[in-house]
Amino acid sequence: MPCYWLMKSEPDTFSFDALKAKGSTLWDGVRNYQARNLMRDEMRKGDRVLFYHSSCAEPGVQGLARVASAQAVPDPTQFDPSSDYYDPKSTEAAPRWVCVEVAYDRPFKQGVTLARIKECDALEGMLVRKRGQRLSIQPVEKAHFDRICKMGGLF
DNA sequence: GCCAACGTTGGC
DNA sequence: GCCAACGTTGGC
Repeated sequence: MPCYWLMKSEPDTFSFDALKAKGSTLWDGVRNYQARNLMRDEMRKGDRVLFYHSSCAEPGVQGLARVASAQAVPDPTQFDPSSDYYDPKSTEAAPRWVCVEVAYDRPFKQGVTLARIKECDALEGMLVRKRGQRLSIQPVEKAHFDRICKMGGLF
């Protein structure tokens, strides 16, 4: 039974096209405990992901991805002093931050903008609609996932 | 660039 | 353990 997620990325940093080009990527750099716990405790290989562009001219879901790792692994950037995500309080023996692998799945025929998400009554309750909701990895209900896919021209 | 909302830090 | 101060996110 797959679970459904929305994962935010700033397109200037890592866009959906970048994921397409790369095929898959370690979702590193997450430094929020709630998001970390979701990756560590809840995300499973095969889970479906809405890939969302944030902090850009037109925020919205670009397409689909999947969780590709069986379990979360230590985030290598936490050990790298030259990384923006370096965490001096983390050790290899007791890593504080973990991440999952995320693989490209398929693009939407058309992106589903946040504006449309907010307009759609069937999507009421989606976390991403909530003002001030900063969680970068959000659980999504199956019905909401399916609806977003349909709005994006899939299935 | 503004600023609301939220998470984290640290003094007490 | 409280909470004020601070930093960050992210829509607009």
